[in-house]
Amino acid sequence: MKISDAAAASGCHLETIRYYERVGLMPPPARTASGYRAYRPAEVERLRFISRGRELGFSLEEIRSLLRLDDDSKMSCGDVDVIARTHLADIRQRIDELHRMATELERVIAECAGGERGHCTILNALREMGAASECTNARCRA
Amino acid sequence: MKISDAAAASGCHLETIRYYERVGLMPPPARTASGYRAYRPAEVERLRFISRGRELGFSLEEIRSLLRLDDDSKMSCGDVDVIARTHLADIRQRIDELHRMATELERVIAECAGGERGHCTILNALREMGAASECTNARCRA
DNA sequence: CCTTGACTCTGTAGCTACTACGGACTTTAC
DNA sequence: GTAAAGTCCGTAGTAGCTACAGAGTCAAGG
Repeated sequence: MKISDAAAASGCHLETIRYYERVGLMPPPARTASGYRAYRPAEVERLRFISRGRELGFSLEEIRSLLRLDDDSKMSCGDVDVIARTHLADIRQRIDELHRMATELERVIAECAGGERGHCTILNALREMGAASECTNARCRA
Repeated sequence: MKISDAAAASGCHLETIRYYERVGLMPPPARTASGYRAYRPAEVERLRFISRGRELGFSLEEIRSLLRLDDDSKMSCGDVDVIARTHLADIRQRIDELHRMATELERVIAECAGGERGHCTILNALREMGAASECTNARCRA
């Protein structure tokens, strides 16, 4: 199977596959007489594994660990579980952060809609939001 | 005010301030006789503006636009509103995506907890999840 | 006055996960 | 036979910083 077929079958972009090879996530594949990469089913499976991991938001390093655990015959399910739960916690944190942003944005946008013309409340929010303390140090005046 | 004071007052990392200058988000500041950057209050305000924009998840390009609109005396509140609403929509989309990831992860993690020993359902999920169609093309067998 | 330590300067390289190019070669289709 | 499509490799670009190295500057203590 050539690289473009492997790309189609795995859901990975063609250039991404070469990238995964370069960073050691994929082993160097067999080559045809003319030097074209030739992928076997197991390698396409591995690409799909990576692709699904990415869909779940795992980093390449996490996927690297998961692949190692997958290759390992004496299955250490506990380690996999730790990676997955840590990652889930990370995702939840990112969701919380985005929620905070969205809430704050909704607030300033809503205010703007009802605001008087002449001063934009969105820009005001950016100008004044959670204003940190001024530097009162004498040097600051220099 | 020297750069470290400006950093403390604005919430931007010292090296980040230099970076903003390099990419043209901050104008080149005045310099002392010895070449140290000297920030005036208005510039620290601008840094805070950027910092708050980042807290709300705006990209540097979006912030660049907002700064332009802020500098503009004939306030175009409508443009600001468009940027903010577009950004909010983008954040909501990212939240949805992360939610999908979290839900799927929760599912496979929960299955794993109740699964039989000897085969990890998390790894199985990555191996088989939403399996794409095989390449049935004859060339794939080569 | 001199030293010591903290600060700042510039320029460059690193990070994640790709994506896109250029120029050469090979394969495929007509 | 020729043209189009595919593949090769190496390099550079993307966002938004962060982290160095090596040199110069400043303030305080002895």
